[in-house]
Amino acid sequence: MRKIDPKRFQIAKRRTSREINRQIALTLIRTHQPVSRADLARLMGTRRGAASVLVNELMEEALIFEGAIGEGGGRGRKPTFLYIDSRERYVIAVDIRATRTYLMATDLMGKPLVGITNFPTNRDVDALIAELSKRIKSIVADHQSNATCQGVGVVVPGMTDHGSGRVLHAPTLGWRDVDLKDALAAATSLPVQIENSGRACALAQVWATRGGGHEGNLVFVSVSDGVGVGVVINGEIVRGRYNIAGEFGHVPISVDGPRCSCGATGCWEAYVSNLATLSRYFGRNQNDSKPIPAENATFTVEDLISRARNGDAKALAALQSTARYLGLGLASIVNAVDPGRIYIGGEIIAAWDLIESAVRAALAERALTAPAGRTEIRTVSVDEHPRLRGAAALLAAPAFAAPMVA
Amino acid sequence: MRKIDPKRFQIAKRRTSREINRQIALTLIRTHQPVSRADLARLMGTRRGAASVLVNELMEEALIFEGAIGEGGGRGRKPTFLYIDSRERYVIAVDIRATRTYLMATDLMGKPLVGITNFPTNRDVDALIAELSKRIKSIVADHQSNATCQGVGVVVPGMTDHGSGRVLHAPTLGWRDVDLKDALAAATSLPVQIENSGRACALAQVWATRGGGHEGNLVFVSVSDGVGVGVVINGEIVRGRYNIAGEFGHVPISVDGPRCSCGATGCWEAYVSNLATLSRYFGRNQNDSKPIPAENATFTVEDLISRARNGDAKALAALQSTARYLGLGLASIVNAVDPGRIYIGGEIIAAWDLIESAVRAALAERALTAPAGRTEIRTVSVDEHPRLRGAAALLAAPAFAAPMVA
DNA sequence: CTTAATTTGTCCCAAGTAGGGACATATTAA
DNA sequence: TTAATATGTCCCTACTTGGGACAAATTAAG
Repeated sequence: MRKIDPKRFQIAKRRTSREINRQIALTLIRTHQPVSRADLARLMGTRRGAASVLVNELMEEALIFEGAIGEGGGRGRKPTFLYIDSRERYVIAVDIRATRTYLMATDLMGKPLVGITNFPTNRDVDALIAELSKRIKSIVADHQSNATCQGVGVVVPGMTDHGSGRVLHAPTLGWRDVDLKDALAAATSLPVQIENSGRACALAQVWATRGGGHEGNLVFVSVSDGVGVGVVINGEIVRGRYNIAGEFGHVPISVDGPRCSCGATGCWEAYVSNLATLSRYFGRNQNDSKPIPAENATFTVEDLISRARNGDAKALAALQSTARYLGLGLASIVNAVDPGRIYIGGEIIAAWDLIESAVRAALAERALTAPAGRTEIRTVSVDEHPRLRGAAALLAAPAFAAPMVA
Repeated sequence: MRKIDPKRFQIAKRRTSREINRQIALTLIRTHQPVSRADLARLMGTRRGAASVLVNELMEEALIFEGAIGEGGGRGRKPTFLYIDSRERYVIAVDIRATRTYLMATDLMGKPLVGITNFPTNRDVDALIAELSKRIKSIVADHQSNATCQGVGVVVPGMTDHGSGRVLHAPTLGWRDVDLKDALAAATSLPVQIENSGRACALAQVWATRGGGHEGNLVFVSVSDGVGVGVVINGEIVRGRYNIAGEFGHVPISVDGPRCSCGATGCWEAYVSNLATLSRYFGRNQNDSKPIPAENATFTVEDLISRARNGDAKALAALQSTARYLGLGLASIVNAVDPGRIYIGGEIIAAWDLIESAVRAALAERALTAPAGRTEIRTVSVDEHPRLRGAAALLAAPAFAAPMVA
């Protein structure tokens, strides 16, 4: 039961029905390929004739193509299989991080076309855009003969306004109100979409062919230098009025807890970020604002995990402590949003076997009901590159999205 | 950009376009009435002919009716105004609370037909249903000649499964897994809808003719014996996988804080519920589980507020303390969901002038950005009966809802 | 008082959509 | 070789919006 907004509605035009069914057909081909026209008609609950018309339209636009004749189990004419045409269109995914920027090109199915490359992030925006557009143009030039670039999806570790394409605040980059979208679009002559990394990771999961969560509801939690969270409800990313929706990293565990980078105290992030875990290992008071001693400055969570695996009790204790707080925070997410599935990513996931039971115990402890306490948790390892896949989805996904209607 | 769920989609049928435009027209008549066919065509951006067809269909179904000829400012033929027909259909709203149950009948616009009546809540479900259906049948009998009852909306202080119509857990009523919907439907022979009170209050606000929040995003916070929260995103109530979405009352302020009725510690509810405010006034340790002394058992928050107004510094301090925690919890809601508007209801709202600045200060303190810290807050007083209006909306709203499509 | 301008609401036909069935084609089992 | 069955195409019907013509109603201007 959705309310029709009397100020922002879309009436049904002559083409609307077709657009709806066309997008459904495209989505079904994407998720079920290889699939025949007759299969499609069965899946859609319509006649083969109607499905054929949609298929022909999609083929004319080169969004799908006819592949080989399939083997149809029993007797009867064999089906001609349909596939998403991932040859003519591709998108470029960019993941800007504090120290390095990563770059990739994928087809509309999210399959990489060229491997991931990376270069040091220049915090000077103009310089970064220059470097980025140079590399983007090079990719475009290489593919000019075969396919056309649909645009560039950029993921940033910070608050973004997806609509205007501005980076509102990215602490680790030192950016504040930076117009990234228009500048990059001008430099590359390509459509550009900007998004916060947590949300992009969540988007990558909704648009993944398999799974995606319970009826389009899921949350992605990324534990790294900070804690980024992306929330998807009814198949749509939740951005909020002031673009801060999903910032569970700054919902408190204890308001009197350790100071957080955001200025407040006791935020979830201050308990579970990589820095918090490392601080715990070095036995520092969490309220201590002094920098970590130089000799430990290059010590990472990965190092800590390997020490824990090698029997360092203090390292294991630090991880366990983080695990407990991680679970407590997940309980807040479950009680607030109750997604049917939570994805967790970040360096600490490499130690998931060590921390899972503590995380689940803490989640069960504070979740309001027992079933909610058993909410499905899926880990996403670092080498699945969820941020880059999300960046690609920023441009690939709209081709399959439901039309705005009513 | 919404994902099409490849398992649960709705293809566009021949009637789909009409259904979409019909519901838009109905919504526009509801929000803009009185309105002429020509006005409607202008609002919808379509031809007068198309609007006329929709209007005729709606009139045949007696959902709208033609009223008096209007005064059309300039020259030209005068318009015939259209109105939602609130004479032929009505709904019954029921608010079951711990001690008393409230009953009301409204038309489809939410205007009360018969005044609010109430009776003591019998915690024995069968007895309550018997009493309730007796009173419902009496209302139906009184209106048999004029109009037909569309159904009964019931609001319960506890967790509900709106789909199955079961009350999962209502602590104050001592109910657990009670099949209220089917039992009441059988007893009254009317369609019945069940919902949690926080969500129903939120629904009442989305469906209010004026306002409703920023693009269908809002949160309703009800502070009473417990803290109920209803979340609306994209014009739709968020219920979650296990029906606990929106339980911000059990998101912690400090995990080591006072014990909450849910069994956990430091929940927001344990800081801001009426009981918490009263405990503070009586100078009790918040972890104290002993009942409040008998001589104070009938002392309410209203009494506390009047003492505060009469210069009782301790009462004022208790309110101020609650106000601060209220603001801190609102900050969690803003950081998590970022609705453009928050509605607050409950007995403590009678003291809003005393607590507003403390609430806003705490909200601004922890909200992630300054604009988010200034998120619009609207109070809903007890005598607006948001729960009953929400109960009515449970049945009235679907008549205006957007059709499920794509 | 008459006329022109303007607004409203209706009607009709064109364009475009899904619904339904007939049909040729292709393939296998009997 | 034949019957059965599955696929994909085609055509007509039903129903929708798009667009314009038109009568009725009303006011402003002359």
